[in-house]
Amino acid sequence: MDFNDVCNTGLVLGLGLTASAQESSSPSKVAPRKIIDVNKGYEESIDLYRQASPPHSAVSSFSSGRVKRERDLSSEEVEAADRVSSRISDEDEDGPNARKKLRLTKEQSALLEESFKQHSTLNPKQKQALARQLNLRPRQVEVWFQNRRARTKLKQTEVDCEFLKKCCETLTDENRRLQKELQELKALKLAQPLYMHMPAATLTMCPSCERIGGVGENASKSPFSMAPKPHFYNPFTNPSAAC
DNA sequence: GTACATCGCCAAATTACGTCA
DNA sequence: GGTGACGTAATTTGGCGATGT
Repeated sequence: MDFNDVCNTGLVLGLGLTASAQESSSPSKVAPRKIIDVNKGYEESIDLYRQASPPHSAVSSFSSGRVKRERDLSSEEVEAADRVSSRISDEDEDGPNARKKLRLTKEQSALLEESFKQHSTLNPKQKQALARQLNLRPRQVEVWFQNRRARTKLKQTEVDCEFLKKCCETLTDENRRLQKELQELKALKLAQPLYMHMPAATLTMCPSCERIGGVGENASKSPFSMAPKPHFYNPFTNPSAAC
């Protein structure tokens, strides 16, 4: 792995979401908006919830000054109603604020995974269809996709992290090697005072054997002799000219 | 044209439940 | 049977773009 490999890793922060980010701006956002109430059909549950449970969402309505929360108030009620209806269907005897966690069946997980492979984000129609197919609430499908995207991104981040660690180790080794080589060259320079008075340009180093070449009557014998004329290494025409 | 309100969707962070060793 | 770790469903929060007025 060379420096270019390190620099051209193609790594992007949030790499794992690149595709989904593109997708998320495609079908449901670019297309003219037709707002679909995904909780339609749960009005009965809402009524049920309103009867069965004390008003619990007043706190969240005061928890933030944002107007948006007022809208969420109703969706909270809807989802709380979902919970109530789930509990009823599950014959749960817990209190109204209990949070029951659903475990998806293998078939449901498999189908969701399959769908996720095709597109990591869903438009409302796809969500509805998938929810019907899986016998889940659209909100559950939506949540599953959100969590799935998060897991994918986390996994990709871990992979990226490992890769960068390896790059770091490689560069550290390379740096160590070059430092050592520099020390050796410095020591060589001290041991051969003759070179101290030579212009650096007259010294050459063989790129393959990493020996210093040079000129002189013993040039053909000694690796430390001087080159007869400036010697430019061309890996294509002369892979080991100094040797 | 633009300022504003509203909506729906999303990511990120967090909570909490179910399972397993 | 109690417990901690782990996976993951569900919730909360805040940002953003689209849309309507």
